[in-house]
Amino acid sequence: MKWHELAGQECSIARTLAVIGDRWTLMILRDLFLGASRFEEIQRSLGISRTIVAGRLALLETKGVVRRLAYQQKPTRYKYKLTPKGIDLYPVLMALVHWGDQHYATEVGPPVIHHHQRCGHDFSAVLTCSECGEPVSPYETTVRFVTEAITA
Amino acid sequence: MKWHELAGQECSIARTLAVIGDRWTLMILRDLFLGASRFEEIQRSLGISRTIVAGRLALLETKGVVRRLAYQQKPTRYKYKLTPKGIDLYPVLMALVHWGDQHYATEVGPPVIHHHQRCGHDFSAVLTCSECGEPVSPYETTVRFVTEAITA
DNA sequence: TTCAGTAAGTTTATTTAATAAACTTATGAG
DNA sequence: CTCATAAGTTTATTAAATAAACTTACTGAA
Repeated sequence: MKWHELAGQECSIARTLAVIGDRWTLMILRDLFLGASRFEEIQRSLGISRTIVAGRLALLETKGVVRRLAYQQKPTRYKYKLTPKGIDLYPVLMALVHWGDQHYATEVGPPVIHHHQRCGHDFSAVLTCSECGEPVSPYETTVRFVTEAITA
Repeated sequence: MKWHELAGQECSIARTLAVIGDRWTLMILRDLFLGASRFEEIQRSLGISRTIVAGRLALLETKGVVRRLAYQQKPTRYKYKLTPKGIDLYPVLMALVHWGDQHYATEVGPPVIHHHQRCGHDFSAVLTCSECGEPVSPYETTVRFVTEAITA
């Protein structure tokens, strides 16, 4: 199987990774969530090849994760903004942050503090059940495969 | 910046991606969460090069995400099992599942149903605040950078 | 007692992707 | 005019991914 074939798999993880599952896309998305929007800003922040930045942003645009908007004319220049679909990736990013905080924080603590304005506290991401609201652990869940109709 | 340099960044997303942020590692982890444990099982399931499977499992082992265990002697054969650190990646996987379900489910619904045995319902992953327990959206959070001591 | 099969890899040669560095286009400032 | 900026693209090189064959160590059947 090749990477782009993941999109055709009957698995939501595979379908998601077909869009964001490569080495740099999630780092680009991190920058976008932190407020970056211009090509140069992202490229300088990551210190990666311009080719990669251009390629990944183009893919994210075709997948509807980011939108390319002209922010000036003469010459026309573009910035990138997360779409609602892109903003839906927030839990993915926060789950990654939390795992990094859990396992790679130093004595000084995690490198970035997340503040929940609504409740007024610094927080970390907790995965909970949409039905009962309680935290979920993999030990108390099961999976069931939905066999889709075979389109012969 | 090259991929392996992400580990040295002062960012939990970067540090996490230095371990799991490449094209196939998360698919391998998916299989491990679904109960796969043997090399052949993973390789056949994904249909990718054996070289990649071997390389990724070796990296995950050195990072403490999986443990390699002999399950028989004569000849000695090994299986792979998630460590507690690996199981901590469950929220990451579930966040990926949820995004895929949100944006790529068909009329038949999502391809895999997750069941919460504790409450007895099928569920989806919800990101909540560790402090107030409420769902968190990126619109109601702020970030603060912790500047670490410069080790000259 | 050689042959087929299984499992977990490794090796090799080829194809594909990532990289750095230079180039392009359009413009305003000095 | 020349420099600087921004958003890319092009080109040549380096690194990674791939498929296919090979290796090791055994079991069970012909």
